[in-house]
Amino acid sequence: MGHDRQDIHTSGIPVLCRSCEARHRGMCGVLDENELVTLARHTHKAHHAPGAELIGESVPTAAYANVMKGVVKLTKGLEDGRRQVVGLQFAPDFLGRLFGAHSAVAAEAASEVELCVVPRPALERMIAETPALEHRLMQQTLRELDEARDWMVTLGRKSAAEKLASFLLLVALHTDPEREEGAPIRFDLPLSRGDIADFLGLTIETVSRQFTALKTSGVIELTGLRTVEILSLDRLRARAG
Amino acid sequence: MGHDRQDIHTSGIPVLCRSCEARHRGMCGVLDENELVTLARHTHKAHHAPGAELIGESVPTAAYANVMKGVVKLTKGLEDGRRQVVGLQFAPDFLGRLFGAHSAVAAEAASEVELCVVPRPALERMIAETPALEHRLMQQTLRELDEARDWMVTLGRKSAAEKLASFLLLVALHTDPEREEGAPIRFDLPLSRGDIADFLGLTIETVSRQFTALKTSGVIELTGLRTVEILSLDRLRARAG
DNA sequence: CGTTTATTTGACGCGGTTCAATCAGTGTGG
DNA sequence: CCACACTGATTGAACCGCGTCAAATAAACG
Repeated sequence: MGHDRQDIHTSGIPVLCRSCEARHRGMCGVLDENELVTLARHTHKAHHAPGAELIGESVPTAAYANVMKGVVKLTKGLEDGRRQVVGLQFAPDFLGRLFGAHSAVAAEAASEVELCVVPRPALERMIAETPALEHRLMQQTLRELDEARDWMVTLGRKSAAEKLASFLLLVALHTDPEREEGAPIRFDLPLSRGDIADFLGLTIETVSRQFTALKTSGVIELTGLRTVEILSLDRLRARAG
Repeated sequence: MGHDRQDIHTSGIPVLCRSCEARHRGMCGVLDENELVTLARHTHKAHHAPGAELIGESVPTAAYANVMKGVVKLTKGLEDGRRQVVGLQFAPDFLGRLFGAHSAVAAEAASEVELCVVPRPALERMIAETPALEHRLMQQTLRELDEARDWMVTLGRKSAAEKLASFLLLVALHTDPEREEGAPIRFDLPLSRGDIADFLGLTIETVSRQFTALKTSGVIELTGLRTVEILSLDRLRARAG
């Protein structure tokens, strides 16, 4: 794990935080310089390869984290091996079940991931002392709840074709939030076919068939198994239900 | 709407709050006597019949509420009429999208419902002044997020039989949280077959068939269309996946 | 290269939807 | 009090979307 911390004695924004998205759009955005320095004394950067398990299902929460880079998938499993991906965390999303003894979900690196890890006591102390921080985390939690409920509609009421279209739109939005008008939309899928199936409540085979269906009808292009280009955003939206 | 408010000038717990579950297990549990009196000055009790729309989908949030009695269903709809129930709120759950301009879901009374309604500015003012209140609401929000993710597993990965068993367990737990060992479990369903179908991502017909399957195999008894008795909790659990 | 793993494609069957008819419960008016 | 309509639930039969099983292909890796 990255012990590349610098000495932080004087004021100024901590080195680790300089290029971190969480400082702008994430929870650290509500912290002033002093608070940032205080918190950064306890944090460290951690890098994980795809597939690495970050948090186990129903394991005591020892630390929280912010996603700095990459995508983390949150999953829940049934005893017999069936799995459901219940959320995707992009930078600068928060990781960990606040105030809970145990995590209700497992967290796994979907791509190469960089985390800013905060030990549980350090963050909870700062939350208790900084109402603005709890407020910010509340807003992020509410947004996650909205997203979860959106996805429940997809899982419960959409066809396989609509599910895949919805997924591609979701990833496209998170990957390239601000793109110039008319520019082609290209991105790498952060998930394997199997993970996508577990996210959509489908099988690998059905996901694959829907990919070829979208390809055949000229809505998307696949250059490499993981690289997608959206040829017609409108037609993709029309297929998302 | 119930204007049965008493004059509250001296200390003491407001009349409206005396028998309210929210004061014990809900958000009002963190308020002291003075705060309770202050908040109660702005609240009123509201009664709604089954089917009444409490909050429209993507309608500006004018007020929040606590469920005092009954069950409220949260739904999201697709343009073509498909609907998904994305949550059930029991007493003393909170109602309304905090800090959001619009509600992302519609809220509808599933049974006879009593609400304690708080105008938006009044509650947001008190939240800003009372960190403990925001903390409590945060915990309730986190629990709702856990429940939403649990249900995503049900929607995405379970069979129709498992879905209905999961639903019956969910309602049984919320209806009769503390029952004596070995007592028969009886309760009224707060939802019609159609609503259950929208909650489970199924059709009415499939829900009906699964009911008769559970009845035929002696796991449950149906006395009246809405009254359920669970004959074997263990066998029901085994069927919930 | 050969081996392994991920993805695609094909053939077939089943679970759940669809369409349609029947049944039960609830009013309503004669 | 009974016929009638109306709404919600159940039951039946046919269909089809997606899962299952199996094989082929393609990419990744030593």
